[in-house]
Amino acid sequence: MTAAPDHTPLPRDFFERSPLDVAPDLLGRLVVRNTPDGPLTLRLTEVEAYAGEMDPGSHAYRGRTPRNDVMFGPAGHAYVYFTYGMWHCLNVVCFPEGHAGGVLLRAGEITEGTALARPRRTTARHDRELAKGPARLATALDVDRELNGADFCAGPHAPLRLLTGAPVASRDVSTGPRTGVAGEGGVHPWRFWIAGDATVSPYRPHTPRRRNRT
DNA sequence: CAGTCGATTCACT
DNA sequence: GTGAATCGACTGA
Repeated sequence: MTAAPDHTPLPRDFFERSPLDVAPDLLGRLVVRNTPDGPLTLRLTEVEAYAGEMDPGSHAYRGRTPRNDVMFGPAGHAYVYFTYGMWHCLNVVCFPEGHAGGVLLRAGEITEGTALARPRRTTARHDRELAKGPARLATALDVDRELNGADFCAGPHAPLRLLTGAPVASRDVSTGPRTGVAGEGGVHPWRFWIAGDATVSPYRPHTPRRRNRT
């Protein structure tokens, strides 16, 4: 018997900590995405911490720019970026205002609204693949840059929310190197996932892009 | 202002 | 396992 997940919103100060502390604490929490067609709910199973200006793997490593601006703002907001010319990825901003940092939401189990997610994720051959990977997660939840800066801690009708859910005991959390992160930024075991969960994405080391041949 | 490449995914061999 | 897709942010000249 498991208790029903707690739908209380996570308070702002939950996110005003180091992403290294927030990230494992996010596993088992619920992301709610309110769309015009209805809500989707996702139980987080895999995340990665990005520690801002001191972290070579972070977009904030080289200082504040128009793209990473919201990471320097108040905690609990969404940092959405566009990459590889076609995908979006969704993060939660951490640290008090003025200090950049965030947690990349890499994967989860869609527990409500699968009928809304499936047509957006036609390559998924099973529901467990709907949000198995950060760009897949953003696609399934219909997240794009319009939601950059959205407040996860706003009211019940906000487009994005983060609820208490059912946090995972530390013995059920696995850690390892971050996926696809280049150079020194790749060495830290700052990826966290629920051990054995079928919706966690496979690990892939960073692969430098092949240059055009001369 | 041109060159480079990305916190990825998918099709194909 | 390998390579293409696809565009915009960032870098350095």
